[in-house]
Amino acid sequence: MPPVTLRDVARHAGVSHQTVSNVLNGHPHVLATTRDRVLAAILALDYHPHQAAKALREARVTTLCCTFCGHDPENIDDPYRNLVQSAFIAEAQGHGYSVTTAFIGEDGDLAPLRQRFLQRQFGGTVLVGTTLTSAQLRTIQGWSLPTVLFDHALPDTVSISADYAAGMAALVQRHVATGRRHLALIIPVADPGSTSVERREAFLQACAQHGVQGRLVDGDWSYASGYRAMQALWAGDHPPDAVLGGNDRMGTGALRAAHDLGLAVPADVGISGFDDFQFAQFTTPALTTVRIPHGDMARHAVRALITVLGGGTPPSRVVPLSLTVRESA
Amino acid sequence: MPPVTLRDVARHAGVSHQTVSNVLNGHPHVLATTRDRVLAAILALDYHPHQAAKALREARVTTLCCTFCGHDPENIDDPYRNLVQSAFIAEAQGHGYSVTTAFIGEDGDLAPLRQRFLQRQFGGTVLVGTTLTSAQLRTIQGWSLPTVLFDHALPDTVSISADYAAGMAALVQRHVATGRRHLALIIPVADPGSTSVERREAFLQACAQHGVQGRLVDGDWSYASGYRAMQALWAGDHPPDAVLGGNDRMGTGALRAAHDLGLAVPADVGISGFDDFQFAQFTTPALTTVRIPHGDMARHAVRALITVLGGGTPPSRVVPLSLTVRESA
DNA sequence: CTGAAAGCGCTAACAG
DNA sequence: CTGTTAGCGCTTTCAG
Repeated sequence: MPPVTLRDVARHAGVSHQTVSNVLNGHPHVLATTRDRVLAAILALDYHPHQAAKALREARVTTLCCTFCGHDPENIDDPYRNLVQSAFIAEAQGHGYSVTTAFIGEDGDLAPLRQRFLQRQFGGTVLVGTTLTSAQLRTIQGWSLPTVLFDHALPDTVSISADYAAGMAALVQRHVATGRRHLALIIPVADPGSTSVERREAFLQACAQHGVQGRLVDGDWSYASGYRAMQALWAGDHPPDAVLGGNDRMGTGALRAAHDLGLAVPADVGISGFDDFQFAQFTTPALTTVRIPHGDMARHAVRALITVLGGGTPPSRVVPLSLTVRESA
Repeated sequence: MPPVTLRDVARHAGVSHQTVSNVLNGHPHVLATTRDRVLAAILALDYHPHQAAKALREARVTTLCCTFCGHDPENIDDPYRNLVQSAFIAEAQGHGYSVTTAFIGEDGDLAPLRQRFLQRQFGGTVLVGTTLTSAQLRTIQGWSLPTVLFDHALPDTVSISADYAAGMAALVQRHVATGRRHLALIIPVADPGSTSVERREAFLQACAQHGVQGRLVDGDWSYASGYRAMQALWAGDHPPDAVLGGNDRMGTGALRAAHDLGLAVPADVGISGFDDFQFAQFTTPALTTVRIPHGDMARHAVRALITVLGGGTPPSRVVPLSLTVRESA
């Protein structure tokens, strides 16, 4: 049997197909009795409006794109995307939008995203991730694609970010308070992505303020890079007495390297992460870290994007971060 | 400026709009010179076909749904979804399909999924997850929604699964070979989801074959449940000498509990996982586990779904699993 | 307050 | 090989 259309409903209810449309879209001037008859027919026939037809006629698209930027999609081996995306989808559905997901790589091929937008596969996007270059961003803005930035905070954009500087300051404070005097931060050192920059600068500044040594070691957010960074540090002449992973994965890699180096944590060296994913509670020792409320941020981002689509300009937002002290530092 | 349509291209190229359509859809009978002119116009005007219009006319939808079943979406704190979904999206895009993501909870509210399907928001779905009930599945099949099962293997369905029985047998074999005689498997004990059943039964059978004791302890796939299960085991009278986590998270939770219990791993007790996510390499000690090729499975599932959409009946598939021996067992 | 007409952008069917 | 005609399912005019 062919799918039921609006005209079928109209016929069943004994009204014109227009009236059905009016009922569906909550137009004011419909007799209550007529409306009830139409509603009954809709239920009876199990009618569902055809999205594509509606979108075509209304020249508007009710799909939002959640775009993850800059990383090898298969290599984000932590729950970051899970958390961001599930909150994103739940929030979007609550507002009547559906969600599609896209990836843009570090190589920066934006063509597929552009094409999908121009084909009207989605109406706007949240750009998620720490490694979107400003050149890429400018390109995207040139398409007049409604955009909200997630985990970036750049001028002249709508963005949802976290107070990485404050989080990092709290962490440095904690290490200093537990007697550390020589800290090392594992972080992508050449990465211009704004959260890296923010963490690096806040780290160096906090170290300076406390009058302790602070140095940067390269990492690429992976467990393995945290492990390697730790080894490199101890292969050098003046190993630090505290190592800060730029995220929980690198912190965990460093933890494991400390074990292999015969170092006791936190006795010999303090180690911390950044994210507070569940696994940070189950490492040995459990990871001291900074909690990032990814889900809340994602929900904010969706609401902001919907506002942008409606022609508004929502305020950018910076959520506060809190330190979670466990065993490792 | 209004978006450029097919008629604009036609005008620019000096042909009828139909000819443009023919060129776009690769219809055979178009003069090469005409085609080139049309192609040039498309490029010049930066034309992109309107998806919704195309879908409406062709009565076919080029969106696939990736449905995750049965878990609290925000609580899958491992990279399972990352891995499945990124491979899924990459494969789908390679075939010209876009992807939308849905969740269905354990409470079993299928209405939103059904509504989205009836509104033609997607053409078919892969059902991902271990806790879809067969009642839910039958309901979904009743909608004549083209469906492929992922991580299930039920009769009369197209499914992509893994050889969990063989993987579990290899793991038990390994524990027995390292001298263990009393094994415990942490797994949702009452879960009727087929991969749980498969793992449980294969475990019990392998233990029987080797003539060793095998028992089941309840867990819910989370780190915390692995931790609790381990504690419960050692609170009892006859603790085992090997503990098998039903997944890597529960294995990791058990590892941490062993540490807190003052147990040396693997000297006092062997511990293993199941998945082989990256973090299994960085626990202390590193987790012996069974590698599941989630990405490959996801790619198979997409191809199978596209075949189903085309009216075919692809064969179900069971991928082989391999043991990864590390330090913990 | 309800019905008839028009058309969103596209493609299938036919005629030229 | 190319152009014309029709209509997918819906909503926005505008008369009745």
